[in-house]
Amino acid sequence: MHFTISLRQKSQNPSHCVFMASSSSGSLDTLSANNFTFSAHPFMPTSSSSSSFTDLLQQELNTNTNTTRGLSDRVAERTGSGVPKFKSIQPPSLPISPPSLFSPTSYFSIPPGLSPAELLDSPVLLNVSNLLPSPTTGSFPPQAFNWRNNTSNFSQQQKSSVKQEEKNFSDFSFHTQKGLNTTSSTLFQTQQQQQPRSYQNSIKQDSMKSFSPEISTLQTTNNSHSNNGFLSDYGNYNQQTQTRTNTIRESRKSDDGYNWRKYGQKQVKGSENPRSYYKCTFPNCPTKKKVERSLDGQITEIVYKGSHNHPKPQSTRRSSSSSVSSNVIQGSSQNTTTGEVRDQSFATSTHGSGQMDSVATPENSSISVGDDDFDRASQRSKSGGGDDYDEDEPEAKRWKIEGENEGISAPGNRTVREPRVVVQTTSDIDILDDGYRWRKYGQKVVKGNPNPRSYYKCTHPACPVRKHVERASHDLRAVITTYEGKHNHDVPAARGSGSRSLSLPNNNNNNASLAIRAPAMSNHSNNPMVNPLRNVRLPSSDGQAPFSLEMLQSPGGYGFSGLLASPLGSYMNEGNPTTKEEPRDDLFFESLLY
DNA sequence: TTCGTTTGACCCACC
DNA sequence: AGGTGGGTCAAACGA
Repeated sequence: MHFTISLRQKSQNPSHCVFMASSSSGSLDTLSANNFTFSAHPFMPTSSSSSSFTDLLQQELNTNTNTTRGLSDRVAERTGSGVPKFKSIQPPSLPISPPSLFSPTSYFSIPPGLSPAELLDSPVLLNVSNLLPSPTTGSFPPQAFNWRNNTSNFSQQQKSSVKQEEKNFSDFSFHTQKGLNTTSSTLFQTQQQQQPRSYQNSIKQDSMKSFSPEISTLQTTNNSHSNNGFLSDYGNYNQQTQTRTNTIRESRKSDDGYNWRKYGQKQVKGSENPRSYYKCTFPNCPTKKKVERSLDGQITEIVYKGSHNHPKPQSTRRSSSSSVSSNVIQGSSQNTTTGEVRDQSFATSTHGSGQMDSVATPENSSISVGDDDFDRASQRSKSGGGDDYDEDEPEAKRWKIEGENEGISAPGNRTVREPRVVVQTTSDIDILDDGYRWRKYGQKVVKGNPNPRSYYKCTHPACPVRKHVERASHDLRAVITTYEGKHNHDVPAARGSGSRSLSLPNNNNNNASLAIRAPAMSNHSNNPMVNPLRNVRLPSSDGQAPFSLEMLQSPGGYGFSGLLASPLGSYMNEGNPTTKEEPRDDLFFESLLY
């Protein structure tokens, strides 16, 4: 089975976001206008509105021949309200249409009759549930809620003081997050369509069990220049938002609802980004987290450790955050994170971590549950269930291993924090962590790539699986992970609830798989859009199919199409035999489906 | 005065 | 045993 999906921006006009999909055995014809719905994901409760954005578009097309009225106006008329109604739309079903319906060249774009502005005015753009607070700041990016805002607003916002921004977080002013929303929703749907079963199941399952995960890694990495394949013209927007985001001061309260105290900061080797260390301020709470930020302040990675042994502190902010996250399925990371992530559209959120707002908290890096659930889960995990840590293992060691395993971010990665709006998908988080535990055993520079390659072994007894990680020589923002060998054991339980959904990696089989983590967008990027899949690390089921999601964003690549079509040569010709194998898209796609 | 951040020093695991 | 590097401590500082 061959399946490719690509998202690319045809122009700077958000409405021209192109969604391409093809499949030898199936296609997603649902990716039509639905991709522009900014609709809530399926896990989100829907509001009163039963009409889809697609419907609205259609109506718009039917009636918009001569009128210049905005869509929002008409919607307002229909809804009887003069103000935008932020409704969530039930995502479309996931029909699989015949391949013929989907040609690689087909794409959806907003008809001439509709202006982007109208779309942006659409009351159905954003569901508040998608808005997640920053994992580290705990605040909601103001711009994330403003539909109408344009870049000028960003400029103004950039000038606003930090305090003002902090004040704003609770106001829920609806600022525009153009590309972001568009992209995230699109991506979310895409992924959702591709992996409806496993994804939802995983979420469901995970939500039923302890969220003890102790550690979750969030990388809000936005591939800036790789955008090509994705959306390229959101550069301005991103830069603006990034800049603005930088001004947002990290607050003690993270979006995960807990209070954190910074107790250290360090410059780690191999990364230009400083790493900050935080402890939960609750007495005797062992939870910690590491936050890595790019030089410009963007969060590039968040790693949680330990479980909270207490409920979330009460606060008005929290309630906001909770309401948002409780029904959100994040997928990315910030996202993580996020952003982090923010862009991470596919995410199952955690209570907002990621920026990534959708940042994954330790309890549920890949799942979003209500606070109560979350807290209960946390308690459960504390009580022992679900914690897959080896309690005997020195804390420092555990931390290190996990961090290394999950958190590799290329220098210059930029995590777009504002994207909190974007639902962070589990995929990002899950995928970041392949579910196994690794121990670093070496590092060296290999021929063809000036960047050091970190070597890891699976910590499971007698398991021969190894993997190594390195930054792509041609793009430091991209991280290549190569798996070798087959795991002779199952994925450790409860290691980050997310790993089950998408990271089917290695279980059973990889002889070699390759994943590239495309980091955050760079400052120079014109393509700030984040690909929710970018961080996906999906070792093939049989290990013979290395593939890189990075290709989705790599220049010259067109999303999945580019990815799958690409021989990955640039990554494979680095003298590493394992990475020279041809990618197996079928496996890739299967991984998405399951 | 309290609380949080900064930052250099120290600890410790690993090679 | 020494070097390296990540993690933590804690005094100083600031809001």
